Amino acid sequence: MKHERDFSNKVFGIVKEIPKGKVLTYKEVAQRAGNPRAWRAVGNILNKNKDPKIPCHRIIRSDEKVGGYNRGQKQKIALLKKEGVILKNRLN
DNA sequence: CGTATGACGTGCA
DNA sequence: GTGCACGCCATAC
Repeated sequence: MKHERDFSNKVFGIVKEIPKGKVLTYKEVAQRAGNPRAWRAVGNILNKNKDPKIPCHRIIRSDEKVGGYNRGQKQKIALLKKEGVILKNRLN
């Protein structure tokens, strides 16, 4: 079989399935991807693979912090805020 | 192939 | 409650 990069591939699929108004933590995504210890890689993959088809802005930290975003943390906060997601970094 | 990085997490002071 | 340091995995160079 080819090197399908199961991890990144799975991560993208999971993130794409995230419904509006719902957010997952990096750790949650990593666990669903099959590697609960790879939350580090999750952020890394999304960072280098900024795909507009992927609502990566719905991925937040376990501390309920907004985390980061390729287009700017501010943009990420705005999107989540519009979806009704509470962020610890920013009060709604 | 080996080293360094990074959108993190948890522990401890 | 806040801040600092270490550990962790996958990817990029």
